[in-house]
Amino acid sequence: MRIGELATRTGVSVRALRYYEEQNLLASERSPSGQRQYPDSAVDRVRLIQQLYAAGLPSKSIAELLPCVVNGEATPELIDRLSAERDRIDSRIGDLVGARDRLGTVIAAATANWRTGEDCRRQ
Amino acid sequence: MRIGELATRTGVSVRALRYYEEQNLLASERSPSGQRQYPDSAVDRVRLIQQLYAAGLPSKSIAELLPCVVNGEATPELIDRLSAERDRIDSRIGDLVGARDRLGTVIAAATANWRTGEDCRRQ
DNA sequence: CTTGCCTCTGACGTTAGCGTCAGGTTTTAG
DNA sequence: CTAAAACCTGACGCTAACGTCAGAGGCAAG
Repeated sequence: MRIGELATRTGVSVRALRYYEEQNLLASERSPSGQRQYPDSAVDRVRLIQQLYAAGLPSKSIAELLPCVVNGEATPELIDRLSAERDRIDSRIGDLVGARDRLGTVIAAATANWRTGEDCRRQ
Repeated sequence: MRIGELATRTGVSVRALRYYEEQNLLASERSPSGQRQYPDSAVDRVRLIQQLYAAGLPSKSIAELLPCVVNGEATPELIDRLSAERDRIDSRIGDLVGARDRLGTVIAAATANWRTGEDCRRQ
């Protein structure tokens, strides 16, 4: 398929797909005229890239880890990198849970105050 | 205290603290000569700001929500905003958990292959 | 008084992940 | 065959949260 179809099928912009290629995250064949050609598997690949981006990994890390994630091509060093990233994600999750709980208690308190008609600034 | 002490006590750079003031996240008194003066409570305030930044909130949202979080100053609209942010954090957590689990399975598989001496690229 | 560290206000630099033209070719629909 | 739609390669723009000078004043110690 060509780049436009891949874009609509993944929900990612054409510009982003070209950017992924620039970052060596996504390869493409070229037609004789120079247009990019992707196999169907590219859809999953793009979704995986998106997932790793969503996890906060920068392009460079994704580029290093993708061969391992996709092909199972793993050296001990790569496994260490993967573990390190997973741990970072874990600690990020911890941060987020903390923030969420904080907001949660604030919301509960504010809602209670509001419902009982108390002065919102008292506390 | 002055800005340098606040910086060392919070682990945040002086530049960042001035930036927070610029974004209306952190107020300061001024000495006659123009130097910033902070109360002890500023330490907690800065930590709270950091926590919200860590949760992925941009300055503008933090500025809107801080009065509510700190003073309990809540209108129904603010409570809605808080809930919306909490929900966004929740969905971010979901993304992160998904990515972490994905890495987890990859790590497990790669480690197994590596221990059994299998060709890492076979799969 | 002066040395040295802290602080001040601009203001430009940086990084990432794209958005958005510009100007030109290619493919497709009628 | 032609016009519209899709694609190409640069290349500049943008936002956020600061980093990093530059140039100048402020403050405690000897």
